Amino acid sequence: MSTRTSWADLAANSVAENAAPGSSSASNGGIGPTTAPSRSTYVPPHLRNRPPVADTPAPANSGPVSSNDRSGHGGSRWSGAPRNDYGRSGYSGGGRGGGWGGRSGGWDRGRDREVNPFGDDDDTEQPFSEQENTGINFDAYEDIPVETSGENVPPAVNTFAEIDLGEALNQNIRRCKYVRPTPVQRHAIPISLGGRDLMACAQTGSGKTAAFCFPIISGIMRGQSVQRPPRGARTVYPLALILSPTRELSMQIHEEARKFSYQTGVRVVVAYGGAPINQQLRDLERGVDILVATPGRLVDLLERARVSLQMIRYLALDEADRMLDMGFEPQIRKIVEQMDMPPPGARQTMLFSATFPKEIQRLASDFLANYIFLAVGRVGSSTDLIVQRVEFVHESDKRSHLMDLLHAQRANGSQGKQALTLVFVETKKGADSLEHWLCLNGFPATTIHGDRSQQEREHALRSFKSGNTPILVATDVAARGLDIPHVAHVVNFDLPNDIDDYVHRIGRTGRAGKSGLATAFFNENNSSMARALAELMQESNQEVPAWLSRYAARSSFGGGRNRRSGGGRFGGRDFRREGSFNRGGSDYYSAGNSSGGYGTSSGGYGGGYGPGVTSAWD
DNA sequence: AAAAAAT
Repeated sequence: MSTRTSWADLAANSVAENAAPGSSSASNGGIGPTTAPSRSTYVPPHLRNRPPVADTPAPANSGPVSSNDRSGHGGSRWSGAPRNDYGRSGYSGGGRGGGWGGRSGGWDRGRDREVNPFGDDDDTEQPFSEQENTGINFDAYEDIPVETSGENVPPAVNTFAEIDLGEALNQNIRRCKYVRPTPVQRHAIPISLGGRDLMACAQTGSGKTAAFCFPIISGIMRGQSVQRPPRGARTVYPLALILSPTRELSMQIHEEARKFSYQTGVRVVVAYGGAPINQQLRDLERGVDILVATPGRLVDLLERARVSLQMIRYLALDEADRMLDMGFEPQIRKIVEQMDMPPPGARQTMLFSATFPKEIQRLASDFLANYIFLAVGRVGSSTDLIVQRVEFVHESDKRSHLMDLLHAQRANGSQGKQALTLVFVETKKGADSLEHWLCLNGFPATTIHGDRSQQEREHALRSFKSGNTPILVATDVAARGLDIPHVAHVVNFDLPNDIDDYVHRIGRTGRAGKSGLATAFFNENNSSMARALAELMQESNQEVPAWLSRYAARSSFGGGRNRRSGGGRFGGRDFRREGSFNRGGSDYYSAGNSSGGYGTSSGGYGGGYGPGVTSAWD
């Protein structure tokens, strides 16, 4: 096959790029070269509340935040004033002085002291203004197409500094080395800060987590001190709920949100299945402002009346289309519509995903009030940085073909450090058996899927991330949202049946401005995918093999249950505007803003996200 | 038909 050499080159390049020393990763908490060993002894005075507060005098620099407390010129506005007198009805009976051991979600149990999630203690970061002057002028680069619809869309911003997120949050943004907001952040954050509901589509790896976390954290910091709910029981009352479809993604969002909320007084707790519930209950008892959860465990907590949603002001669904598809919809409806959550309009709801089929948009609109639809990114832009290859491989040849790829990759690997390769298969059994076979053949592999214990899943992911086991065989449990730095190659050993799943899978590489490679094994069993796949590749300027085009022409429909009629990658357009003209792929963004009068495709970004900007990009 | 998500 003549594909071999070009593939190997791509892999090698991808390896080199991803393994480049000094390429940064914030996801492990390390944010710089040689960070000082973590000390956790310093307790900022304003950090945590003391029980039954009411009239505890606040430290001089951290009085309660009131709406006219914003001086508007940097400095001391927002002192990270904690507003913690809510959601903690179990507080006094709970954590203080208990001294339980074990993991504590970032808080030093018993002493109620926040662990620095950055693993440093140095506060010598530069102010935004200095950083901004040293960077590239992103605005000079190409425009990112943006479509918004809805009434009175707030204008986008260009810098974090011009958004009033609060000093404590700003400092965490600097610690994360986020220099400029990504396109989805530039648009989504002002919309959220404006109190509007939002349905947002943005390409994989473009910074969606921060886009919904920042406004939530900021809003909770600034919010009125909430009346403590009726005391009694051990029910807690979070102010924000973030739901995600997998446990690992919830963990990842929690880790990110903890960084963003460090020293803001805002507490983030995660709850998911497969892990002992008692630890999670104790975490909740110690106070929760933002609850990150998977649906099953949350329903359990709600039925036990350990969590009440009656104080929810913010609801965010990550991978929202997945959360509303057949498997999840009943649970989500129960949580959102049949418990004690305030109705749309009384809460702020934000839905995020890289894909958003219009049937799902229709379902989702039940949860929203007068919402703004936002689609960010050129058609196919998520995959611009990802080189996509499709190879025709018969079922019986898949293993040996994979072996060939891995051998070539190993031969081209840089300095013994093998690139990370993520291999997607269709079934859990298939994952186990492929992992076994790879190991037998001298390729250190591990696997993650829903039949493994949570411990095994987490171990596999850690082992893969660390490079210890540079091959991870996965089912779709790993398809969405997971931010794994240095994944150079995604192999679709089995293609999914849905083009949206393909989009999410390949989005595990090519993140945060890095390039990546995605190889798919196609055979006659995948003919229903041919058309959608060929269209997607064409839209993202990939070379479409002639044989695939022939397959595509032959099979007139298909492309997955979610296939939308005609074009519309990455969420397509606002379904509220369907029925009008504009069909077909290339006019996807031609309609522009339907109302509001703000030019939408104005802000340039482009040129990548700059060094050090990483982590939790979905 | 498959995967995910509570015990």
